[in-house]
Amino acid sequence: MSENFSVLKKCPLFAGISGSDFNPLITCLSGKLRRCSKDETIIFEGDAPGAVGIVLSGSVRVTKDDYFGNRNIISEIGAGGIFAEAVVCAQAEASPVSVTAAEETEVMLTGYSKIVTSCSSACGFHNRLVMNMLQVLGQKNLSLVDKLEHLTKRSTREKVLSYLSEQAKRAGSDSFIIPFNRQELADYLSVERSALSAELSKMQSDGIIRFRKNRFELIGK
Amino acid sequence: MSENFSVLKKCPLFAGISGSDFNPLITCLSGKLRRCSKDETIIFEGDAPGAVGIVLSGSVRVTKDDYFGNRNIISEIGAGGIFAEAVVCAQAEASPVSVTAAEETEVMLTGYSKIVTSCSSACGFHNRLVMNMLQVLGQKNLSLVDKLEHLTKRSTREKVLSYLSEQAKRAGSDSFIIPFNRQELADYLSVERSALSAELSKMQSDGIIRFRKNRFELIGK
DNA sequence: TTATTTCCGTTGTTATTCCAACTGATTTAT
DNA sequence: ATAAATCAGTTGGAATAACAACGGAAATAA
Repeated sequence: MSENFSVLKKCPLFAGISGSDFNPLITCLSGKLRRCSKDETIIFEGDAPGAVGIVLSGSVRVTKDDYFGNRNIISEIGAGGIFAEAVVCAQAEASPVSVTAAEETEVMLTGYSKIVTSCSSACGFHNRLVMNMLQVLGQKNLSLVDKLEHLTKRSTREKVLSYLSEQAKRAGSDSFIIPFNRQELADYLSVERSALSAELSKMQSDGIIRFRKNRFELIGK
Repeated sequence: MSENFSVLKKCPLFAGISGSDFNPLITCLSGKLRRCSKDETIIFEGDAPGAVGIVLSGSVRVTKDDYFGNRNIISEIGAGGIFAEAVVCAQAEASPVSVTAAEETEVMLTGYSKIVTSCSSACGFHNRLVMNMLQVLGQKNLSLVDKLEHLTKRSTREKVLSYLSEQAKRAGSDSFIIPFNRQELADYLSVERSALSAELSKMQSDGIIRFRKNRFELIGK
């Protein structure tokens, strides 16, 4: 467990909580650990909201499938990220999305009240936790707006450019690695895989991007 | 001002705060009132985050325009709803969206710290406010996921059906009124207005919906 | 290594959307 | 009441995406 502490310290949910205060907090939260193999589902669409999840290692995907097996990837959450917090905070009756491990992954599941309610013990950091939770929720909101922006674009090329631009911005560099293979990127941008491949090729021959596998480069001007 | 109180009492942000506790709370928040005429912009994309907005009367639109004037409507917020809370909570540097009055509208603008920080006075309801804020943020998250679902649909018909189904669910009835005219619905679903009109007509002649102006009816089998 | 599976790019056909332009209807302003 | 402006539906042609199917490359398993 101790090797997970370094991840938790980088988790935005625990930002601003200093080293010596850390152990009692984690003890107080007392989450359950779960180890998942690739493609294992952690939360099924329709499940009653339970705990808030924290990714300790690996990564998870938030997805939604339509009635005919078309998978749509809503977001990708890496180590240190949290999931299911929105459903829990909203006090929804059922989760509108599924969460599955994108690779070998370890998660911690913690009850909402443990995070949000001041406990009777000496652990006095819940207020900070709540503030952090507000920030995380706000940021997720903005991320969803980012994704919305990609999807509102009419053509595949525009969608791809919108996505790649955002990734470049995040990476702080024109060259970056994306966390998706082609099929997954297609599922994320809601386009056909073959059309995506074709468009990527065209964009490369047009000289506006370069790529090899999952490494992409935007060619400025 | 007193006629606004009834709206504020229905505002989810103030849920669970009883009548007698209400006045001191509102006094404590001491928001600025602003009256906006139709199409007046309250927040410009790129603005530094300031206050959290509460719609007292009328309604506002959250929008984002791309570089060539294509407007996209992200959401519609009626009386009692709040806006700009995500940007503020996320502590973002700039708002990624604009907010404009959809009609003659009155809003209250309140500093984030006023809502979230316990004040020195006897006003002890901030904790409840924060919990409510978590819930509102969570629900907005789920709303964005709903909208994402519409946009991931490939055809105009599917997008329309996805949207109308959600509206019917919200209304709790197969017959309901939507808050958009045709152009606005097109901007919301990210399709062509003319294509939208054509598809609506087809869907009606196919016998799966009926509509007149902004009133729609889903015809279940 | 060999076999198997997964992944990715390509192509041609079909289906849909986008776009522009026009008309009639409704609403708003004078 | 009349004029002007906005809104909604329709149509035809141009552009684009979806779909299906294939082949080769790369990764994985045996």
